[in-house]
Order: sequence, then structure tokens, then C-alpha cells
Amino acid sequence: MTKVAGRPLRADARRNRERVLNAAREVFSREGMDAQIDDVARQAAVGVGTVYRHFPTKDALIQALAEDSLERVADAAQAQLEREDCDAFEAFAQALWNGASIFALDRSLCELMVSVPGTPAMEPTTAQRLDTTVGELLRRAQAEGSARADLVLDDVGMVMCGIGAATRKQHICADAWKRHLSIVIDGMRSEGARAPLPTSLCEPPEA
Amino acid sequence: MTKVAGRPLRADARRNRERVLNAAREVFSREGMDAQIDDVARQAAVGVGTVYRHFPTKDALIQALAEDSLERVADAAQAQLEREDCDAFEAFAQALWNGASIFALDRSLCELMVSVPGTPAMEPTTAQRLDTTVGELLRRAQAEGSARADLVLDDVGMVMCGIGAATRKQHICADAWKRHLSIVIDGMRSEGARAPLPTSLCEPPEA
Amino acid sequence: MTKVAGRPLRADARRNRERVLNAAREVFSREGMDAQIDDVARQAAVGVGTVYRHFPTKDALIQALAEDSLERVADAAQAQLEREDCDAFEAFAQALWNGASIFALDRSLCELMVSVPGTPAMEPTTAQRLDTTVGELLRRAQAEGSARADLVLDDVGMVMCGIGAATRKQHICADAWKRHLSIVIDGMRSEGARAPLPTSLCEPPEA
Amino acid sequence: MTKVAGRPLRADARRNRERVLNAAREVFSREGMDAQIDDVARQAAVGVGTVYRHFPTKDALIQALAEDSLERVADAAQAQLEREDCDAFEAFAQALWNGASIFALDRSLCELMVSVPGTPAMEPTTAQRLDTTVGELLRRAQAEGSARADLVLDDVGMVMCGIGAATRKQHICADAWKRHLSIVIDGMRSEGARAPLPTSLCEPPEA
DNA sequence: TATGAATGAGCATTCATTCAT
DNA sequence: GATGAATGAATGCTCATTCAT
Repeated sequence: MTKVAGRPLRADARRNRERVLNAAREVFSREGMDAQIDDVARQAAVGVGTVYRHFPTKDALIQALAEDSLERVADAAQAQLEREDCDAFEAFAQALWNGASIFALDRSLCELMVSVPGTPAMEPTTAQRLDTTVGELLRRAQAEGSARADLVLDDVGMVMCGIGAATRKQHICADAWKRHLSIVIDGMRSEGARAPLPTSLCEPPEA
Repeated sequence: MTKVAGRPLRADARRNRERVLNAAREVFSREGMDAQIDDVARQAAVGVGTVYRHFPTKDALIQALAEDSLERVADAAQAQLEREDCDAFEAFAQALWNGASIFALDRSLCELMVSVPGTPAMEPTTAQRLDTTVGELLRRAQAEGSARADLVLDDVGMVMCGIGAATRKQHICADAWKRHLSIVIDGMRSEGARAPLPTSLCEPPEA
Repeated sequence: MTKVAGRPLRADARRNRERVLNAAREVFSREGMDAQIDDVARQAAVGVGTVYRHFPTKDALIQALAEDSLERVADAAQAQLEREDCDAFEAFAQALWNGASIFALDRSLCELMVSVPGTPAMEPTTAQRLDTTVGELLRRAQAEGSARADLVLDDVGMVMCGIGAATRKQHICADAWKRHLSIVIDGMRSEGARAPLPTSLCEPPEA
Repeated sequence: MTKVAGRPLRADARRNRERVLNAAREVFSREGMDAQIDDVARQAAVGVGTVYRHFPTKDALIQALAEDSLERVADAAQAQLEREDCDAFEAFAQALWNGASIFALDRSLCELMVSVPGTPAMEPTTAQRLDTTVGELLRRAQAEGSARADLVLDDVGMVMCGIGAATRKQHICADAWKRHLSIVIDGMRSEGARAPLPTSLCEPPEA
């Protein structure tokens, strides 16, 4: 998505937009979502003004970055919808693997998923496309009987958040997410023993 | 100066410390980890100076809050170590359930786990106690043969992060974590089909 | 007006508020309405934060300054309402003289009248009081027959603006306003020859 | 580089210069003197670069605009010098009427007179011509005995400033200046009762 | 000791001006 | 010449922390 409306950007403008976006990804990855715009500009080797020409607001930049990254996740998921060489669960699982691997390589995306609380942090359109796509993959896997019937879309979100949060902690091995995801995916299959919900949980503290 | 060692705090000082801590929990829950100290003070109905008397730094306050909350998680885990009325996996699983339920009720703790990136966000001692305890529960469950052999402590962290992150999103049902945890716990059992790791993952974008 | 609501400010706070207001008056006088808040702070020998503690916004500071200055104008006008030792026109004229002399000594007030376009630049209450007061003085002078019947309140505003604008031009003699005001006041009397409105005026330029 | 001397501008360049000047007049009228150059350019439907080609600086543009507008005022005044069908006071007064009517229709000129503090805001040549012309009209009226002997050129400036400032306030009736000017002109006549200067004025505040 | 006023480095954003296309 | 993208100094405002009362 390089230009929503209007004539396409001049060549140099498009190049700069890309530079800024990449710089933002790098800086936010390194320093978290509250890195300064000046640093992004420095990293992109442009003036602050240029950043603001392309993204009117820090938030807008963040959204654009999220959008840009999620697009790749959504594309990867959509590709699984077309596969016919495997059963539905495998397609669903592969979408998770693909998504997670994008997350694991893009710390700024993790920051986003995880540190922007109220909102899904993603601009509606792409996020919706992603939801729709993964939702359909899940539906098929459940129809096929291979995915647990009680599984819902939010479960996918939670795994990704877990992986995203872990990715941000340096002390966790960079590959830890792979083992973790395989565990969760196993839990998502319909076969296999199911533990009942526990009988007692911790009580809230007496204010 | 929190009076780490030395005679116990005067009664009113201890009361103030508690007030501040509770206020911080509430404010951070409501507004995220970058709420202002002034707001904490207002909520606690004390002056900012008083907050700083008890916690020399915003970070110190956050750490203390984490400590305070994690203590309950660690206690709950430790209690499972003593149980003899159930097998090791069940004890391990129950520790997860207890921990998660504390998380789910304490949004500020979730914020902490999730939004403080570099550090484990927890002051060493309690975090270590928690690690040791859950590690032992896990070891026993693996020795018993009921937990997957490739499971490690970080997996527990990742689930908790996922649950924590989800807790912060209003649009996710407040009970979603229960279903999610039961899925993950199922994945942690040793029996059941295991999917092989996928053969191909998404490539990093060509910078 | 030192504290609209709530308990009175601490002694030092009140002193600082005054310092800031005086500094603002001086700086705005010297550099016009778009002087920087940092300069006001420096002039007041306080930190910027202090300025912002007392006035949440640059505009708020400006309004407060206007309010503060206009109060003296309004007071001076009101004093003329009580006089019984002179006829109504003299009281009205004296109010103009008093007002103008305050303006002429307070360049920041002139800036305000003159450079804040849309609004009267004055916080409602005091401005209204001023309007009401001067309006009544004018009404009496007209009732008495000594002021032109076609005179309205806006005429007073225009003279003051003229005097205010002139005060800001260094090349104009500091006392010029006195002669000017006496001319205008003479024009306001009902006796004396009256010129008819001119028959032709300049046309607007053909866009 | 405005091509101060040298061959006349090419036809299209002259046209652009005019477009920019008109756009500036409109934009400054609408948004005051601190409208942005970008807005002027947009209004003129040219790029910023073009604005800067004709006027090296924002200030230069403003000066040129003032020059352009004042020229009409100066011309109108000059025309009164040649009249022989009326007495000197009438010619002087008519010059005021003409000038004021140009002001009242050109908000950007008002902004200029009123909001550019230090400088007379007018480029020397035209302003000087205006001063000379009106000065002569005034001299004649005083020689004739029909204008007050104590009247000076600055008085004319002050009335115009008053009218200019009023023009910028929306809440003042668009025709208010006419009544006001007739009052002031009456004050400028030599006949009629004269009030003495007041005996006491407001004191400056005790810093 | 508690209070809350003061501090000022830090940060997002604007806008006159320059310069590559 | 015209265009509009790039530049970066300037500026209003915030908020963790200190310190006088």
C-alpha cells in the first residue's frame, strides 16, 4: 500500500517513504514503541520534516508500519486458503507457522501487538482481512473434524501475543517460539486426551 | 528509601506504602504502564513526595508492584509442590491455572509482563523463587512421563504473556484465557499426536 | 483575580504567579504576542514548568494577562460612574482618558487588543463589565445631550485600537495619543459643525 | 529575485506574480498575517517554489502586498491634491474617506498596518509618497484655517489603525468605520468647542 | 514527615526556506 | 522556469524528579 488515493508518488518520494518505514521498523525494534521520531529520521538519513511529510503523526507512522507488516502476515495466510495439497488442519497450522515466523523476525510488529493496549493496533482493513482469512482456515479445520471444536480466533491472537512478547525479551532464546508453537498447535488438535477445567482457581485479593 | 533492612516501618508509613501500591495497581491497570506518578499520588490521596519517599523512582515503584503481585503467584505455585493428592502433571497444571487466574485479574501485572521489554520486570528474588518452583513442578511432571519432554520453563512464560496481552485488550472476552489455557495445557501432555515442525517458513523481507 | 475557585494559593505560589504575569507583560511588550514561553520563564526566573503550572496554555497566559490589565481599565471606568462633581460627558471623557493612559503604558495590552483578531481577546467577564460600564457612561452623556446621538460603544473600541496600534510603533512619539484622543473626544461632542458623509468612496479593486 | 531593475518580466512571469499577490491578499485576509506560504501557493495554484521565485522571503511578499495596496491609497490621496472644486479641508477629508474605504475592503492591509509592529510595514517609497501627499493636504487645510492647528500626520495613522483593527473583528458591523470616521473628522475641524486636556490620568501600576 | 510547587531535559510537531527533478 | 519534496531550527508542552514550606 504505497498510496491510497491520488496520483502515485514521485519516484524519490516513494523511495523516501520506504526508507522511513524501514528505519522506523529498525528503530522501534531496537528501542521499543516510544523511540523518538528524530531517531527514526536519523536512521533513515532524512530530516524530521520528511518523516512528517509522509506520516502526519507518530501514531500514523506506527499504524502504517503495522499495516505494512501485517500485510505480509495476511498474504501468507491467504496463500494457505488456496492450497489443495493438504488437509485443512495442516493449512491452518501452516498459516500459524508462517505468521509466527514473521512476528519472530519483526520485533517492531511484536511491540505493536503487545504494547498498544486498547486497539488491535492494526488499521482495520488489513487486520480484518487477516481475521477473515484465518477464521476461514479455522472453520475448515473444524469442519474437517481435525481442530478442536472450542477453538476460536482469539486463541490465535493469544499465541501470537505470547510469541510476540517472548521475542522482545532478550534472555529468551531466539528459537524458543518454534517449540512453543508446536506445543500449542498440538493442543489445538481434536484428538488426544482433554483435561477438564480445574475445580478451583485463585481468588482475587481482598482489595 | 524503602527501609530494606532495619527496624520495620512505622505503622502509618507502612499504611502509606500500601496505599501507594494499591493506587499504583489501579492506575496502571486503568491507564497502562506510562500513567503518571502524579495520578498514582492523586489516587492514593497523598502528595507526590510521599510516593517518592517510599519508592525512589518510577521504576522502583513498578518493580515493587511486580514483586508484590508475583509473590502471590509464587505462593500459589509453591503450594502445589506440597500436594500429594494428585499426580505431578496435575499439580503443574494447577499451578498454571492459579497463576493465570491471578494474571487475569490483575491488569497491571499483565502490563508489566508484557510491556517492560528488556527485563523480566520482576525483582530477582521472587521471580527466581517462582522459576525454581515451577521448574521443579515441571521436572516432576516430566519425570513422571506425563509432560512432554521438550517442554521448558520459557513455554510457561509465553503462555502467560499471551494471556496477559489478551487481558489488556477490551475486545477480548474476559474469560477467553480459560479456554486458551486448557488448549495449551493439552498440548503440553506427552501423549497425543505430535506434528512435525513445518518444512518451510516465511523468509525475512529483503531489507 | 488570583484564584478563581478552591483554597487560596500557597504564598510562594501566589508570588510566582505574579512574577510570571509580570514577566509575560514585559516580554510580550518587548517582543510581541508571539514571544516564546521559554523567554517568559527566563524573564520570570522560573522554569517553564512553573509557567505551565499556573497557566495551562500559552493562550491561557495571554488571556490571564488581558484579564489582569483590563481589570484596571474597568475599575477606572467604574469609578467615573460614581462621580457627581461633573457632568456626564466629562465623566465619559475622563473614562476614555484613563483607559487610554493605561493602554499607552501597557504595550502588551495594546498587542492584545490589536493582534488577536477574531475575539475581543478579553475573557468575557471583565470585558463585559467594561462594556457595561462604558456603555452606561455613554448613555448618560447622550441623555444629557452633550454626546453625539450617533455615537456607539464600538467607537470607543476603535479609538482605543488606534491608540494601541500607535503605541506599538516606535517611530510615533510616546505622547501622540494624548493629542489624538483630545481630537476624537471633541468629535464626540454634540455641538459643533457636522460634515455630511462624503458622496463617493473608493471602489473595491476589480479582483 | 523580483527583477527590481532590468527588462520587464516575461508575460507569464508577470501573470504569476499577480496570481501570487492576489492569493496572498486573500489568504492573509482570511487567516491573518501568519498564514503559511504553502497556503498562499495552494490558493494561487502554483508551487511554493514559484512564490519564492517572485518574493525571496515571506516578509518580502508581505511588503510587496502592502506596497501594492498602499499604492491605491496614495493615488487616491494624490488625486485630491489636484482638485480645485472644493476647499482644502474637504479635500483632506475626502482623502481620509477614500483611504479608509480602501482599508475597510482589504483586510490584509489592515492586518498589515496593525500587526506588523516595529516597522511602518510599508516599503519606503510608496509610504513616503503617501505621507508627503497627505501631509500637504493637511498643511493646506491648516493654512486655510479649517483644520485644527495641532493636528499632525500621526493622527491620520491612528484613525486608520483604529479602523483597520475594527475591520478585523467580526463582531463589529462592517460599516461601523463610516460613523467613526465622520466623528473623528469632526474632531479635526478647527471650529467648535475644545475640551482642555484632563488634569489627572491613571498612574502606571507599581511594578 | 508530608505536601505539592518548581524544575528543565525531553519530545512531537510546524513551517520558512532550499534544491533536486 | 515551475514544481513540490526535503530540510531542520524553532516551539509549545509533558512529566519524572527535587526541594522549599
